[in-house]
Order: sequence, then C-alpha cells, then structure tokens
Amino acid sequence: MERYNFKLIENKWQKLWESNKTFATTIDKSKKKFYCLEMFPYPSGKIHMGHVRNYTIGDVLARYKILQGYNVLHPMGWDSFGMPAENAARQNNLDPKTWTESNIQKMKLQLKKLGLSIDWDREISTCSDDYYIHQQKFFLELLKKKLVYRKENYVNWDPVDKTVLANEQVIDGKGWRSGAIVERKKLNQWFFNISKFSQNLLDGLETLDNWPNKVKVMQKNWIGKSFGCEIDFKIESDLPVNKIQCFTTRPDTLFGFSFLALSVDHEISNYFKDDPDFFKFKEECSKTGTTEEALAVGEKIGFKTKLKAINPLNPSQKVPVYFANFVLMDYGFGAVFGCPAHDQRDFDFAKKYNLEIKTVVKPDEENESFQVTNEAYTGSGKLINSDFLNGLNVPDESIIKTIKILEEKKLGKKKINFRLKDWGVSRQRYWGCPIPIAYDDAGNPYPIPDEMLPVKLPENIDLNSKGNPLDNQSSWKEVQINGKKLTRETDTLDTFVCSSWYYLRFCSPKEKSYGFSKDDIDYWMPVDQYIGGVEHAILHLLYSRFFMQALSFENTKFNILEPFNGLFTQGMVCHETYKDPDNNWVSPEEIETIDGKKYLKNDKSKLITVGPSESMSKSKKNTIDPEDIINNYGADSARLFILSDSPPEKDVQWSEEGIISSYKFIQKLWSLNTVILDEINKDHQKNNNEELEIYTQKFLKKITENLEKFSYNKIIANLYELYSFLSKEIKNSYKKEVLINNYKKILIAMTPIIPHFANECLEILEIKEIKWPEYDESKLREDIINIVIQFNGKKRGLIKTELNTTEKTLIEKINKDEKLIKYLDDKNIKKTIYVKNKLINIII
RNA sequence: GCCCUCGUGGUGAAAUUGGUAGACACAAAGGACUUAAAAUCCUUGCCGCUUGCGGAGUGCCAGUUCGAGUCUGGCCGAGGGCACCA
Repeated sequence: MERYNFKLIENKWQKLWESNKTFATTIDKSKKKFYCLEMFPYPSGKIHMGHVRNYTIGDVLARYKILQGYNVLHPMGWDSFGMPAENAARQNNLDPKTWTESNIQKMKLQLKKLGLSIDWDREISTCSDDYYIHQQKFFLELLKKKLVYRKENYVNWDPVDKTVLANEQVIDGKGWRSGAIVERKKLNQWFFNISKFSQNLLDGLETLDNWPNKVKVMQKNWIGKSFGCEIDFKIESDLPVNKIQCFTTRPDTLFGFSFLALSVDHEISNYFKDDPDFFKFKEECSKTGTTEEALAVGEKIGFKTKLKAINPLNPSQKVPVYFANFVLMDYGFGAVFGCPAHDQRDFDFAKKYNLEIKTVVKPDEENESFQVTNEAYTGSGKLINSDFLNGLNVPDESIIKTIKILEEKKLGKKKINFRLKDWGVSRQRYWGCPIPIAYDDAGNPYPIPDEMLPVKLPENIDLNSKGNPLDNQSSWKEVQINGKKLTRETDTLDTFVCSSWYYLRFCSPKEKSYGFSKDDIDYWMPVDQYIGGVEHAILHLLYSRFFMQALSFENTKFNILEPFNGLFTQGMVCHETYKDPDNNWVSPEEIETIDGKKYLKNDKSKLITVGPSESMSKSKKNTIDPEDIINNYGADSARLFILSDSPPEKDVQWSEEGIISSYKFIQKLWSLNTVILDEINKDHQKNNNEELEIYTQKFLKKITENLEKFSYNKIIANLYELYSFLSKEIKNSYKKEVLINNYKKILIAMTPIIPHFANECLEILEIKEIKWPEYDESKLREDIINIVIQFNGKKRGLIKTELNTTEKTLIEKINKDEKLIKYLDDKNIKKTIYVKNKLINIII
C-alpha cells in the first residue's frame, strides 16, 4: 500500500491555494460576511508553537465558515515596530528595517507551510509608511477632537541609557539593560484621553456576550469604577490654604476622622519647596519606586505639617494634615481623609504616628461599646459614636444618607471615580511611529500639515549613541511649516497604538486617503471572532476598544463602538523541562532515552532529571521548533496534534509521543481511504445503508456542534471514533452511491482540521462541489436503543428495546431477564421512575 | 488582602447540562504475530471472592433528590488577575 506522502501533497495544495488565490476576498453583499482574526505576530523571524496553536484554531474556524457559505475575511499582518528590532540592530550592526523585513519574509514562508486560509493580498506591516501615515492622521484627528493632550508626568527614567522604561523593564528598581537605578522623572508626554470613555468602556462590556467572562472581569476591575463623595475640608493654617478637596467612598465614617493625607505632588507641596526636611522626605518617597506594586510593599511614611483640617460634620474637631507616600496624585484629588478604625491602610498609618483610632462602625453582633483594636473593621454593621448618624446601616444606607446630608449642607457632592488612567503614548525610541508634531522655540506644539505626512523615520541612524536616537538626528529634526522654523517631536508612539486599529486596516489595506474606507468597514466590521493570548486581556484589547470609541466620537459617518464581537483566548503550549546533573536546562533534542531513562545525548553518563511541564520558553530550553515538526511530520499532523487532548482555552502539553501518534493516525486514515476506494470500485449491490447513514449523520452532528463550541479537542476524539467505526463497518458491502455519498460528507467535515489530507482524498473521489454537510435530525433516530435499568438508584443492567417502549412493556421485559429478575425477587415495587428512551429506576 | 476560575485514573481529558462516570488519546503492564527486534493488533487498569459477580469511587464534610461529577451550604487545595484606588 502506498504511503501518504505529506511533503508532496501538502506542497501541492499550498501552491494551488496560492496560485488560485483561493482565500482572497472582496465585498459581496449577496453573502453573509464573517471576519475571523487572529492576533498578528511580532516578526521575530521564527514562528513558535504558540503561533501554531493560535493560527490553527483560527484557521479551523475560517475554513468551517467558508464551507458554510460565508464570505470570510481572514487576513494576516505584522506588528513590526518595537524594541527587539532596535536591540537586534544594535547587536548585529544592522538597520532595524532590514532586519524586520527579512524576518517577515522568513515567517511568512513558515506560516504558509501550515496551510492557513489567509488572504495574503491584504498583508499589512505596521512599520511601513503606508500604514503609519494613517496612524499619524488618526493622531491629529484625535488631537482635533481633544482626545490627545500633552502633560508632564512621572516616568521610569534610566539615567545611563537616557530613556524612559516601561514598568516591566524595571527589575528590582534597576534598568533591565543598563543596571542603573531608575529615577522618577517628570517629562512632557503625549496622552490619549482614554479615561474620558471609562463609563462607555464599562458599559460596552455588558454587550460583549461572546467574550470570556474572565477577560470582562479583568477589564472591569482595571477600569475600577467607585461610588463615593467629594468633600471639601476647611483648613486652619498660616499658609494661604483654606480648603482641601478629597474623594472618599466612605463618607459615613467621617466621625472617625483622625488625619488628612496628601500626595507629595499635591499643589500644596509647593509651599514646602524650600523646607529641607520636606525635600528629604520626598526623596525617601521617590526611592520606593514608581510602580504601584513597589509602593504596595513599602512602609507607610508621613510628613507632618502644621495645617489642621476641620471635620465638616463636627467643626469642633481639628486633625493634623500629613504628606504621605501612599497617596497617589493621579487618583481622586491626591488627598485622602483618614479613618483608621475602618481602613487598614489608615490604621497602619495611625499606629505608626500615634493618631486617634475612633470606632464608628460596629458589627451587628457586637454592642455599642465595640472597639477596633488590632486591625481595621471594614465589614457591615451599624454606625456608632457618630452623633446624628448613629444607627444607620453600614454600608448602603449610611453612605447614601451621609452624602445626602453633605449635599444639603453644601459640604460635599456625590461623585463617581475611575481607576483607569490616561494612556501615555510617548516613547523615547527610534523604531516606532513618529509623532506628527513640531515645536517652536517656546515649546508650543504644531501639528504637521496633512500634505507633509507621513513623517517618515530617517534611515541610516546611529543606534549606539546614548539616549533617543531621533533626538540625535539634527538634520531630520528641523522642519519648516508655513515658513516657520520648527523642531520635530523626537518621541515615537507606543507600539500598542499600531495594534489598536490594524483590524480596520485589514478591511481596506490599500486605501490611500484614510486608514480605511467607510464602505469596507460597513461591510466587514466588527470582527466576528478574534483569537489570541489571554496576556492581552487588558492593554491591547482595552486600547483597541478605546480607539474604536475615539474614532467614532463626534463622527457622523460611522459609529462602531466595539471592534471585537467575539473573543477567544487560547491557552499556552507547554513542554516538560529537563536539567542535567549540573542543574543546567537541557533542550529536548539533546536528550536520548535508554530503557525509559533520559540521558544527555553526547555524554550518556549524565542522567537527566525531568521537571514539570511549563509553557515553552527559550530560557528553559523547552521549546520545539514548528518548522522541524512540519518538515518531519507535516502540517496536518501538527494541526491535528495541537488541537487534540486539551480544550483550546486551556494549556496543552506538547510531547514527542503525541505528535508521532497524530502522524500515524493520518497514515492510518490514508490506508483506510485506499480500502474505501477499493470497496467503492467493487460496487456491492447490498442495499443496507442504515448503519453507515446513521453513523455519518451522528458524526456530522457532533463535529458541527463541537466546531460551534470551540471544542476542537472533542473533534479529534470524534475522528478517532470515526476511524475505528469505518475500518470495521467498511467491509459491510455497501453500494457505491451509499458509500460515496456518506464518505464524501465525512471528508468535507475533516477539511477544516486536516485540509491537505482531506482535500486530496476529495480530489481522488472527483468531488468538485464542496459545501458544509448539514446533518438531518430526522435521520439520527435509531429504532433499537439501550435503556438503563436501575434498582434503588443503582445501575444493574441494560435492556435493548424498541424506541418509545412503554413502562409496562419494559417491566415485563425485566421480569423475563434472568440477570435482572433476581433484584426484583418477590419484593414489592414501591415506585418506578421512567425516563422515556433513557432509564428506568425501580424502588423496592 | 480583594476579585475570578478550577479540583474526575499514572497523565491530558470526556460525560447530551440532574439520568450508564472515565469517551478519545498518551504512558505502563501482560499477551498475539515474528528466529529476534521494530511496526501492528488485542487485553488489563481501585478493593474483595476470582470465567462471573459484588463493593467503593469525581478534593473533604453535610444537604436537596427516586437518582448528584453536575444543584445548595461549609471547609481544604491549586491556578490566574489586581493591589496603598481613598
């Protein structure tokens, strides 16, 4: 029997799809559209197993939807700006553009070898100027809409490399590359006003029924809506300060007020500029780092001022005002009212500085003498020691009533606050989209006029000099606008901006006048199914949602608020980890197995210890190169294996045994195909099509349902079951038409999973018309079924019987059954529960 | 600390949503074919007497029900997210 030559056959089909432009799409209003999108990759030069999984999942869906008759948009592109290119360029003395473009070529070939149903005519790359020109236009459009602004903000500053670092690039307070201690520095930065849409972004989540709940919860927490009250505290001081505004969610605990704390960046700090002690304190605060996480571990410290804050509900009470390191300037008003008894953070601070801890809430089960001692009480209960507020139920009634009283007395106002901060998009790097702005000598910004766009990145730059490379390009920096000599903005945009709108560009990849055309997005948007890693649950997905809101804002032409109708987040690809006796990581191909034990291949005296399976990473050396897998076993085997065993949303374990068994399975399917062709040629005359027909219908039902639910692992199980059924059943002398008709449907249902193999078999059978085979519910019915027999809820056997057997007949059958009759004996039947066509439970 | 998700064989997992627990696969052990090996195929899988049969069994404890992996309450454990957010 001829072996299945995957190399030849896969190559043949891939060439065919390419030359026929099988997956190229255009608008066709007679058809329903389906936009299937996977998160586009960063062009590192090599695909990894994560890509294989992500793109296989998407491809299965896209191919299924094509067969169902949808007009499917399934594009691919490159998230090609970003630091790795700069680093690689610096190391290899290359230019980032050359490096990136050659990587794209390499990766594209690898992706094509997977046999994906991609419309490559729509390929885009974010680092090419015909992409980023539109991004610059969007930037200016948002600037006009006042959704972009410039402000001074604190950043992580690496004083050696002279650049801003992202939070994740600061390790133990030091720059990841230079090792220098990171400073907190105030810089002028561009911001997108994402917080303006806080409420919209929150409301939008409610409409996203096809998103994982987990992601919605994460975004909800990130947006962080809280309900409370703003309160003006009167101040007694010899400084020209007479009030401080605070935000609080617990105005009901105002009678427990014992201090007021300010951020060191609060405007009042200006009065302390010349105080050396305050300066020292501020230094101390900045040492605790800029990341919120670093702040969290740090001890609470304060700087006492001579200011006194007056309790608005009890004007005779005056409390000290502190600067404190735990107060954030960009949340609320940078000022906090402290109630130590009912807030753990305030409690810790009060303990340290010996401030009063006055209990004003008691739990329901305690009496009025209840006292907070070791930790703050934050639960529910009743207000005590609170004058006219006493007895109110905490928290709901007490908060609402207190706000009402404060409003009536004009001491405060109901207020909703969001945790979501504006998005700082300035990056002091070369390999990104230039910000289309120039400044005059006074530092006033001017937009670059439309006809001067794109602002292209200069080429042949020196990346080895310290600091921002664009800042060192004096010839590039100078620009004349309307006869005015200006200096360009030398920061580039965060690469997350590029990926915030690429899904729109795929709809109109060649459009010149704007980032996309209205006709195109009217037809294609929103993305019906977006597929990618859960690590983008917040940033990328929230930024993209914001971008859609921002483009639709004050826009009469279109109003799309949510870019991704459905979201699916796939799990990671894991592999066992290995270490040699010297505790070094060892990669799978350096290992040889002898008698079930693993040794180092080139030194078999060294025994390898097997560690837990972890997500593939270069640092642990537990990666498997997809290219090797495809070369050795073929794309269909790789696709089959990456989908098998684990549900797509969970992590999957890669194993050598697993891929081999997938490979063998395809060989078996091929042998079976040969047998079936043989049987077809024999053209038996027996007309017993029942079993095959029912099985095929059941199979199609299962496959269809599992495709709809992303239960791709179950589809693989269905295929194995199918194989074992067919390999027995096929010898049952079916007529030619019966065999072809059923087998054809089975093969078509396989094409989304193993497209090369299934298409090849269909071609041999000369099947031209390939549509998704609908199953027929009426043909699923079996006439003889098994009924479960239970006595007192315990399963005691099965009875084969006709469909719709009555309870009476069934009990008669049980009485005739040797094995079952002994349970009945001569006992009385107290009760029977009969679930028709399924089960009978006899209580005795 | 707060929020979310999940606990089923040696392993990855199924179970028509309250109705046959462990489909399908990996690994292991035994067997068949073979001079032998590889490949392939079959069987087994917890505890008892041993063809068969009976019992226990879905993290633990209780509850609802004729019937619970599935529903309810409590406990234990794992993973993920957020974290001085006032």
